[in-house]
Amino acid sequence: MRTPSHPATESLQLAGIFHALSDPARLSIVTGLAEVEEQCCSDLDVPLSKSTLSHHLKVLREAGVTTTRVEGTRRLMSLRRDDLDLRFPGLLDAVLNAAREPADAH
Amino acid sequence: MRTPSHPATESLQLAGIFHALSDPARLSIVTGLAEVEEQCCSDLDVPLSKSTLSHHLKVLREAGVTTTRVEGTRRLMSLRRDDLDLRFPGLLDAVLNAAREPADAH
DNA sequence: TGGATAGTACGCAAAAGTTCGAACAAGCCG
DNA sequence: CGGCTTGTTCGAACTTTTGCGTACTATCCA
Repeated sequence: MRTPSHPATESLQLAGIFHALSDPARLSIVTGLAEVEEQCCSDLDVPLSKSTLSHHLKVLREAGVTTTRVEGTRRLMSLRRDDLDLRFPGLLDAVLNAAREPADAH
Repeated sequence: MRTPSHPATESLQLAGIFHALSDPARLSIVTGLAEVEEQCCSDLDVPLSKSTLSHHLKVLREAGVTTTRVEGTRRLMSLRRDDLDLRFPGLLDAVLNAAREPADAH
Protein backbone atom coordinates (compact mmCIF):
# COMPACT_ATOMS: atom_id res chain seq x y z
CA MET A 1 0.00 0.00 0.00
CA ARG A 2 1.34 3.34 -0.87
CA THR A 3 0.48 6.77 0.40
CA PRO A 4 -2.87 7.93 -0.89
CA SER A 5 -2.97 11.09 -2.99
CA HIS A 6 -3.94 14.42 -1.51
CA PRO A 7 -5.21 17.49 -3.32
CA ALA A 8 -2.83 20.43 -3.70
CA THR A 9 -3.22 23.30 -1.29
CA GLU A 10 -4.23 25.70 -4.04
CA SER A 11 -6.99 23.47 -5.30
CA LEU A 12 -8.87 23.20 -2.03
CA GLN A 13 -12.50 24.19 -2.51
CA LEU A 14 -14.41 25.88 0.25
CA ALA A 15 -17.71 24.20 -0.57
CA GLY A 16 -15.93 20.85 -0.61
CA ILE A 17 -14.50 21.48 2.84
CA PHE A 18 -17.92 22.39 4.20
CA HIS A 19 -19.34 19.28 2.66
CA ALA A 20 -16.69 17.22 4.37
CA LEU A 21 -17.56 18.85 7.69
CA SER A 22 -21.32 18.53 7.22
CA ASP A 23 -21.51 14.95 8.41
CA PRO A 24 -21.62 14.44 12.19
CA ALA A 25 -19.29 11.47 12.03
CA ARG A 26 -16.73 13.37 10.01
CA LEU A 27 -17.01 16.46 12.14
CA SER A 28 -16.40 14.35 15.21
CA ILE A 29 -13.37 12.77 13.60
CA VAL A 30 -11.98 16.21 12.84
CA THR A 31 -12.48 17.50 16.35
CA GLY A 32 -10.88 14.35 17.66
CA LEU A 33 -7.87 14.86 15.44
CA ALA A 34 -7.49 18.37 16.75
CA GLU A 35 -6.74 16.93 20.16
CA VAL A 36 -4.45 14.03 19.42
CA GLU A 37 -2.63 15.34 16.36
CA GLU A 38 -2.33 11.92 14.79
CA GLN A 39 -4.68 9.00 14.96
CA CYS A 40 -5.23 5.80 13.09
CA CYS A 41 -8.52 4.58 11.71
CA SER A 42 -9.11 1.87 14.28
CA ASP A 43 -8.60 4.25 17.17
CA LEU A 44 -11.60 6.37 16.27
CA ASP A 45 -14.58 5.79 18.46
CA VAL A 46 -17.29 6.19 15.89
CA PRO A 47 -20.01 3.52 15.81
CA LEU A 48 -19.61 2.66 12.15
CA SER A 49 -18.31 -0.26 10.19
CA LYS A 50 -14.76 -0.41 8.96
CA SER A 51 -15.72 0.25 5.37
CA THR A 52 -17.97 3.20 6.20
CA LEU A 53 -15.25 4.72 8.30
CA SER A 54 -12.78 4.28 5.52
CA HIS A 55 -15.19 6.09 3.23
CA HIS A 56 -15.51 9.05 5.58
CA LEU A 57 -11.77 9.31 5.95
CA LYS A 58 -11.49 9.34 2.19
CA VAL A 59 -13.97 12.21 1.96
CA LEU A 60 -11.98 14.20 4.50
CA ARG A 61 -8.73 13.47 2.72
CA GLU A 62 -10.08 14.36 -0.72
CA ALA A 63 -11.54 17.61 0.57
CA GLY A 64 -8.07 18.48 1.82
CA VAL A 65 -8.95 18.48 5.49
CA THR A 66 -6.65 15.65 6.50
CA THR A 67 -3.44 13.95 5.45
CA THR A 68 -2.77 10.27 5.68
CA ARG A 69 0.66 8.93 6.46
CA VAL A 70 1.37 5.24 6.09
CA GLU A 71 3.21 3.50 8.88
CA GLY A 72 3.35 -0.24 8.61
CA THR A 73 -0.14 -1.60 8.27
CA ARG A 74 -1.63 1.53 9.73
CA ARG A 75 -2.61 4.89 8.32
CA LEU A 76 -2.09 7.84 10.56
CA MET A 77 -4.43 10.72 9.91
CA SER A 78 -3.78 14.30 10.84
CA LEU A 79 -5.27 17.69 10.07
CA ARG A 80 -3.74 19.73 7.26
CA ARG A 81 -3.47 22.71 9.57
CA ASP A 82 -0.78 24.59 7.70
CA ASP A 83 -2.28 24.12 4.28
CA LEU A 84 -5.74 25.08 5.41
CA ASP A 85 -4.42 28.11 7.18
CA LEU A 86 -2.52 29.17 4.13
CA ARG A 87 -5.50 28.87 1.86
CA PHE A 88 -8.28 29.93 4.25
CA PRO A 89 -6.67 31.78 7.15
CA GLY A 90 -8.47 31.37 10.43
CA LEU A 91 -11.10 29.02 9.11
CA LEU A 92 -9.93 25.82 10.77
CA ASP A 93 -9.47 27.53 14.11
CA ALA A 94 -12.97 28.98 13.93
CA VAL A 95 -14.37 25.58 13.05
CA LEU A 96 -12.58 23.79 15.86
CA ASN A 97 -13.53 26.51 18.27
CA ALA A 98 -17.17 26.31 17.21
CA ALA A 99 -17.12 22.54 17.56
CA ARG A 100 -15.87 22.89 21.12
CA GLU A 101 -18.86 25.06 21.98
CA PRO A 102 -21.30 23.28 24.23
CA ALA A 103 -24.40 22.20 22.35
CA ASP A 104 -26.69 22.97 25.24
CA ALA A 105 -29.56 25.44 24.99
CA HIS A 106 -28.36 27.31 28.05
CA MET B 1 -48.20 35.01 3.99
CA ARG B 2 -46.67 35.24 7.36
CA THR B 3 -43.11 35.23 8.46
CA PRO B 4 -41.52 31.81 8.15
CA SER B 5 -40.20 30.17 11.29
CA HIS B 6 -36.56 30.25 12.20
CA PRO B 7 -34.69 27.95 14.56
CA ALA B 8 -33.71 29.32 17.96
CA THR B 9 -30.15 30.47 18.39
CA GLU B 10 -29.40 27.77 20.92
CA SER B 11 -30.56 25.00 18.66
CA LEU B 12 -28.25 25.79 15.76
CA GLN B 13 -26.25 22.76 14.78
CA LEU B 14 -22.74 23.09 13.47
CA ALA B 15 -23.03 20.19 11.06
CA GLY B 16 -26.28 21.64 9.77
CA ILE B 17 -24.62 24.97 9.10
CA PHE B 18 -21.80 23.29 7.21
CA HIS B 19 -24.30 21.37 5.22
CA ALA B 20 -26.07 24.59 4.30
CA LEU B 21 -22.76 26.07 3.18
CA SER B 22 -21.65 22.99 1.26
CA ASP B 23 -23.63 23.81 -1.86
CA PRO B 24 -21.97 26.29 -4.26
CA ALA B 25 -25.24 28.08 -4.96
CA ARG B 26 -25.96 28.54 -1.26
CA LEU B 27 -22.42 29.59 -0.49
CA SER B 28 -22.65 32.21 -3.21
CA ILE B 29 -25.95 33.44 -1.82
CA VAL B 30 -24.37 33.79 1.60
CA THR B 31 -21.36 35.70 0.35
CA GLY B 32 -23.69 37.94 -1.63
CA LEU B 33 -25.75 38.64 1.47
CA ALA B 34 -22.61 39.61 3.32
CA GLU B 35 -22.21 42.54 0.96
CA VAL B 36 -25.70 43.88 0.60
CA GLU B 37 -27.08 43.12 4.06
CA GLU B 38 -30.58 42.47 2.78
CA GLN B 39 -31.69 41.00 -0.50
CA CYS B 40 -34.82 39.52 -1.93
CA CYS B 41 -35.09 36.21 -3.72
CA SER B 42 -35.52 37.62 -7.21
CA ASP B 43 -32.45 39.83 -6.90
CA LEU B 44 -30.10 36.91 -6.56
CA ASP B 45 -28.09 36.19 -9.66
CA VAL B 46 -27.99 32.45 -9.45
CA PRO B 47 -28.84 30.52 -12.60
CA LEU B 48 -31.56 28.40 -11.05
CA SER B 49 -35.31 28.24 -11.29
CA LYS B 50 -37.54 30.06 -8.87
CA SER B 51 -38.58 26.91 -7.06
CA THR B 52 -35.03 25.61 -6.73
CA LEU B 53 -33.90 28.95 -5.41
CA SER B 54 -36.72 28.94 -2.90
CA HIS B 55 -35.57 25.52 -1.77
CA HIS B 56 -32.01 26.69 -1.20
CA LEU B 57 -33.19 29.69 0.75
CA LYS B 58 -35.24 27.38 2.91
CA VAL B 59 -32.20 25.24 3.63
CA LEU B 60 -30.23 28.31 4.67
CA ARG B 61 -33.05 29.55 6.84
CA GLU B 62 -33.63 26.21 8.52
CA ALA B 63 -29.94 25.83 9.25
CA GLY B 64 -30.09 29.20 10.99
CA VAL B 65 -27.80 30.99 8.60
CA THR B 66 -30.34 33.52 7.37
CA THR B 67 -33.48 35.30 8.47
CA THR B 68 -36.39 36.15 6.26
CA ARG B 69 -38.41 39.27 6.76
CA VAL B 70 -41.65 39.75 4.89
CA GLU B 71 -42.27 43.07 3.22
CA GLY B 72 -45.25 43.19 0.96
CA THR B 73 -45.00 40.40 -1.57
CA ARG B 74 -41.28 40.13 -1.08
CA ARG B 75 -39.10 38.28 1.36
CA LEU B 76 -35.97 40.03 2.40
CA MET B 77 -33.16 37.73 3.45
CA SER B 78 -30.28 38.62 5.66
CA LEU B 79 -27.53 36.85 7.56
CA ARG B 80 -28.12 36.00 11.20
CA ARG B 81 -24.82 37.58 12.11
CA ASP B 82 -25.52 38.25 15.76
CA ASP B 83 -27.05 34.87 16.48
CA LEU B 84 -24.28 33.00 14.71
CA ASP B 85 -21.66 35.03 16.48
CA LEU B 86 -23.26 34.34 19.80
CA ARG B 87 -23.42 30.63 19.25
CA PHE B 88 -20.24 30.12 17.25
CA PRO B 89 -18.01 33.15 17.80
CA GLY B 90 -15.86 34.05 14.84
CA LEU B 91 -17.18 31.34 12.59
CA LEU B 92 -19.17 33.46 10.18
CA ASP B 93 -16.36 35.96 9.79
CA ALA B 94 -13.92 33.17 9.03
CA VAL B 95 -16.31 31.69 6.50
CA LEU B 96 -16.91 34.99 4.74
CA ASN B 97 -13.24 35.77 4.78
CA ALA B 98 -12.41 32.36 3.33
CA ALA B 99 -15.04 32.81 0.64
CA ARG B 100 -13.44 36.09 -0.37
CA GLU B 101 -10.12 34.34 -0.95
CA PRO B 102 -9.23 34.13 -4.62
CA ALA B 103 -9.64 30.65 -5.99
CA ASP B 104 -6.51 30.83 -8.13
CA ALA B 105 -3.69 28.37 -7.81
CA HIS B 106 -1.13 31.18 -7.92
C1' DT C 1 -62.48 43.14 -9.01
C1' DG C 2 -58.90 41.69 -11.94
C1' DG C 3 -54.33 41.23 -13.03
C1' DA C 4 -49.46 41.42 -12.18
C1' DT C 5 -45.69 40.22 -9.03
C1' DA C 6 -43.19 37.42 -5.42
C1' DG C 7 -42.57 33.48 -3.50
C1' DT C 8 -44.00 28.73 -1.47
C1' DA C 9 -45.56 23.77 -1.65
C1' DC C 10 -45.97 19.56 -4.11
C1' DG C 11 -44.68 15.84 -6.94
C1' DC C 12 -41.40 13.87 -9.74
C1' DA C 13 -36.99 12.27 -11.73
C1' DA C 14 -32.05 12.24 -11.68
C1' DA C 15 -27.92 12.43 -9.08
C1' DA C 16 -25.30 11.99 -4.98
C1' DG C 17 -24.41 10.31 -0.39
C1' DT C 18 -24.54 6.71 3.40
C1' DT C 19 -23.92 2.24 5.11
C1' DC C 20 -22.87 -2.40 5.15
C1' DG C 21 -20.75 -7.04 4.15
C1' DA C 22 -17.62 -9.52 1.42
C1' DA C 23 -13.52 -9.76 -1.00
C1' DC C 24 -9.02 -8.06 -1.56
C1' DA C 25 -4.17 -5.99 -0.61
C1' DA C 26 -0.15 -5.03 2.26
C1' DG C 27 2.65 -5.19 5.95
C1' DC C 28 3.94 -7.53 10.44
C1' DC C 29 5.29 -11.67 13.28
C1' DG C 30 5.73 -16.46 14.67
C1' DC D 1 5.37 -19.58 4.55
C1' DG D 2 0.89 -18.79 7.04
C1' DG D 3 -1.90 -16.26 9.74
C1' DC D 4 -3.07 -11.82 11.95
C1' DT D 5 -3.95 -6.98 11.76
C1' DT D 6 -5.15 -2.78 9.23
C1' DG D 7 -7.33 -0.72 5.97
C1' DT D 8 -9.20 -0.23 0.88
C1' DT D 9 -12.37 -1.37 -2.85
C1' DC D 10 -16.54 -3.17 -4.73
C1' DG D 11 -21.39 -3.92 -5.22
C1' DA D 12 -25.90 -3.41 -3.47
C1' DA D 13 -29.71 -1.26 -0.91
C1' DC D 14 -31.41 2.74 0.90
C1' DT D 15 -31.80 7.68 1.87
C1' DT D 16 -31.04 12.37 0.81
C1' DT D 17 -30.36 16.14 -2.17
C1' DT D 18 -30.97 18.73 -6.31
C1' DG D 19 -33.55 20.79 -9.84
C1' DC D 20 -37.64 21.63 -12.40
C1' DG D 21 -42.55 22.55 -13.73
C1' DT D 22 -47.01 23.21 -12.11
C1' DA D 23 -50.23 24.78 -9.06
C1' DC D 24 -51.14 27.59 -5.32
C1' DT D 25 -51.13 31.72 -1.84
C1' DA D 26 -50.46 36.41 -0.76
C1' DT D 27 -49.87 41.17 -1.66
C1' DC D 28 -49.98 45.20 -4.35
C1' DC D 29 -51.96 48.28 -7.87
C1' DA D 30 -55.05 50.13 -11.40
